[in-house]
Amino acid sequence: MAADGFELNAFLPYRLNRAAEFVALRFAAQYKARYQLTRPEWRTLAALGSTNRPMTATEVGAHSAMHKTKVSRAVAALEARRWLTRSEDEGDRRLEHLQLTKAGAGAYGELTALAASYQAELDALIGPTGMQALAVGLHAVERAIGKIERRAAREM
Amino acid sequence: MAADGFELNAFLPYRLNRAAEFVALRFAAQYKARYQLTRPEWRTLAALGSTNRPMTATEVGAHSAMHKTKVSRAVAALEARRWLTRSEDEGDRRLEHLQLTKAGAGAYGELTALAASYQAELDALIGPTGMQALAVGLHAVERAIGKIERRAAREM
DNA sequence: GCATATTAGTTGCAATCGTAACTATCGATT
DNA sequence: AATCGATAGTTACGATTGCAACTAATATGC
Repeated sequence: MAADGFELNAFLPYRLNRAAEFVALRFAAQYKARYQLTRPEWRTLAALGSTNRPMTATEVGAHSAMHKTKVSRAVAALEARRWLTRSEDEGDRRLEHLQLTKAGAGAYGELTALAASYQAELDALIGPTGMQALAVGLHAVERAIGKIERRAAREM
Repeated sequence: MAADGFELNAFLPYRLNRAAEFVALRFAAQYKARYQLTRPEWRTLAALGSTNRPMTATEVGAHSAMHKTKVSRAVAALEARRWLTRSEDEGDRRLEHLQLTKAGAGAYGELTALAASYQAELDALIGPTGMQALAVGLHAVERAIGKIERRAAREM
């Protein structure tokens, strides 16, 4: 512990990042090997697959906390693979509604099977008590993020 | 929710990553603006500053979950800034013991002040109950990661 | 004690990323 | 309706990244 009493191991960004990185990398290795999907591509596919309605690129970005250029390139790649289609908004032609094709939805289904079994492994390792605490804690973080975002929006 | 019942919002890698990314990016904006530090550099500085003893590059990588090339380049940058020094191990000349200089330790001290105030902001937003749950949950994740690593080590 | 495998750390290179600038469109102001 | 500011999304380009190959040193097997 440093002289001033700061504890890095209790510092939220550092700790969260370490856990997230480790857990995400192990999963990424799986879909990368089987589907040659990059992380932004998986995250975009996941965002679109998880809701049944079409989303815009901006919504995908907000849902997955990805930068808009990342989303833009991931969308282009998924489109080239014919896993999603774009359709212009009638009222506002800046907007593109993104929607998974049948093939895209199929891929999402296969990937969620992988995801579910990975989640089961983690569940078993983390244990029900830890998992419950984590869920509560992450929920609190998500609420906090919401507050920060609303505050930022207000201050503009 | 998808037809097969998979809930992306409950999927740990996705959820953890979103929270970590958001929280880390806001902090990164601060040290980037004031010190022109990159994220790997801050993480390396933090790992070295948080323990008082010297560490090797590999230990830094393990501590912060960073790829070894990231660590290598961060170390070179911090050395150029004269924030750390390397010294060869006597017994094993492959190893380099990294240690913060006075200037490096001073910078770490200033950065932990920033970190502490950011942590206080997060604490206030997340609340004591949420924070407590998160701590327990993250601890469980860290134990799980430890298990996975030991299992992987055994299987080699 | 020599050959082979491992490990620590670095680097070349291709791929990925983020910033900033751009196009296109929309909304608001006058 | 002309202008100005804001927003959705794309792209050029310099910076960052990670993989794979490398160097140098140590450990292991025979």
